[in-house]
Amino acid sequence: MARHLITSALPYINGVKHLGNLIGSQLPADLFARYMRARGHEVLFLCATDEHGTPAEIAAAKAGQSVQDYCAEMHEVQSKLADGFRLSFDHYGRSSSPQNHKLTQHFAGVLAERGLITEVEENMMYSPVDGRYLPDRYIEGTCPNCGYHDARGDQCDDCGKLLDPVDLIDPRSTISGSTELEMRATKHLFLRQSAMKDKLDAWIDSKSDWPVLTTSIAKKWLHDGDGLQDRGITRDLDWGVAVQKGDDAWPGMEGKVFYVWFDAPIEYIACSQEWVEAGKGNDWERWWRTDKGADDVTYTQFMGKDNVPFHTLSFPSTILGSEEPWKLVDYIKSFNYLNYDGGQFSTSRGRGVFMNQALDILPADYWRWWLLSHAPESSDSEFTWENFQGSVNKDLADVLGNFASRVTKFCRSKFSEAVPEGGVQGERETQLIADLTAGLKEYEGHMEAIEVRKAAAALRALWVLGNEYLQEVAPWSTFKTDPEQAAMQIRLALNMIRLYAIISAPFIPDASADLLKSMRSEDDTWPTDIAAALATMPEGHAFDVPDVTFRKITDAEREEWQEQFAGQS
RNA sequence: GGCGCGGUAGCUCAGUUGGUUAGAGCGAACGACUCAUAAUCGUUAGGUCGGGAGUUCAAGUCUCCCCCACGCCA
Repeated sequence: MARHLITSALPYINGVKHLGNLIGSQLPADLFARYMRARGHEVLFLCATDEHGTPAEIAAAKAGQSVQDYCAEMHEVQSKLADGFRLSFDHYGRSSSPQNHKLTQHFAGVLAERGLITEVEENMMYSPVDGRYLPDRYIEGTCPNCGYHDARGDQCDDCGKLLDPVDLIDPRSTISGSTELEMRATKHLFLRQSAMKDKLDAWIDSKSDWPVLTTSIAKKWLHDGDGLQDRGITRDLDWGVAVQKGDDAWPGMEGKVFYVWFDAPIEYIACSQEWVEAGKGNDWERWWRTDKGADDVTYTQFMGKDNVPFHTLSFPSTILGSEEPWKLVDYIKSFNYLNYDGGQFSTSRGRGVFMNQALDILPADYWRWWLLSHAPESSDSEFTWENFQGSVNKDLADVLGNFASRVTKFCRSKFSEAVPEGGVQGERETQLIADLTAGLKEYEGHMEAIEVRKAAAALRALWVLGNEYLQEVAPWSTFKTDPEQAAMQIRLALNMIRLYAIISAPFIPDASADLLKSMRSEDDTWPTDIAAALATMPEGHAFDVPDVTFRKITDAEREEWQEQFAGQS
């Protein structure tokens, strides 16, 4: 038995996430966590909402709420949706937790002691009306280059020229619309990532088994141009972790907070403290401190490609730079983007399917199966309703669902609602067991390597073996001449339903649980000996004929949904 | 403009360190079967592996140039 620490990138707090966000980290992380648990390993699977920063403040203001109330409410919303998709986090934390505040301040203090933090004076645009400094993207004005009226502080959308907020003519705050803006000098802290460059470089180079997507992004940031740059880790905001050196004040940094990218990954650790605090566990250090038992932990992170630089460089800078015995990530699984029907998902235009909407129209398993079996691993991939309908109907309804249906209904009509007696296995059954054994081994190999699409394909191939077998031995024919032989065949097939329920659970947990319940089996032990697993339900064991496990998506529904989620252009 | 990931059968994708007739699933066609959610199983369908040049006894698989899509950055 091994110990696996698994984290998913933290979804940002402002609003419901879409299916692309879901398949980009949380869902594959859940697949891996469920598989590892099923194999008997000890797993700690953590995720949290990323709550600090300007976008949260603005979203709260728009909603007419305090940022604290807004975040608390949105955390509840996201947490319920996570439950809806059966994401099996051991704890779903919050980056705004007291634990994270304290730990973030701790790391900042230690990094400062190690000489890895510098203070830099900058000029920034201040808005007295808003009572705050404005980041570039919250300033608009007339482009000095082309005269475009709604140029942003960092770039003009019209002529494409890069701008500095000071250059804008008649700059205004996009928050209040105020034009009374002024430049003020303000001090900020920078993390000296450049000092960590060689260490990080060597570390990345040692990870030859990581996905190319992960290492190529990391190397690009390390070597491009002047190499890895220092990063500002503070902001002039109210909402966030107050800048302190551990428990002590940081002279000159009063009223400032740490920038989100600095505190968000630290929440991975703080989340485990929240997990203990919530009474779900009793020792977080044995997962995170290599001097306190975490040296035998395998730590795997899941994330979308946009998060790779933070996880390969920034967060490791914090960990390595502290020179404290924190557990460093062992494997980073990153994903490309999921597009929606020929374009991108768009929150502002209501384009694409969002997590809440998805659950409104179909159960979680339907989405889990499609998303995981089409995970954007090697390149961006695309959601289309035709493809979704095809996969659900064929894979889930026809291949797996119908298998359970045909076997149980045949048994009920020819024998009874109990595992029938008699008959002896022959060569064909030996072959089936050999095929299932080989197929299961392949499936397990892909799951352990986190090859999500390949694992899905291997699982589906296992389902097909059942249909193949039935078609070939044709118990409906055998029954006419040799009922005992037919009984043996059906007994095997009934046990296969149970087998499928167990091995499919990481992908489709609800349907798996339903099938297991129909088989009236409590034992969901992962099969290591197929022959033995297929004898688990003995002769005479009663079962129930399951309801339709997966229904089909009709053409009418597909067209309706296609229309409904197209968004405004 | 720079960089990154891609461009393989109608569709979605596999293709280890270069090596015999380039694979899978879906869709399509045909056949078998009739237990089942009009489900299943089998067979077939022949894509100059984006284009060009090169290295090699041998390239989808390495090098160079170009084209296309997407993304990131400046």
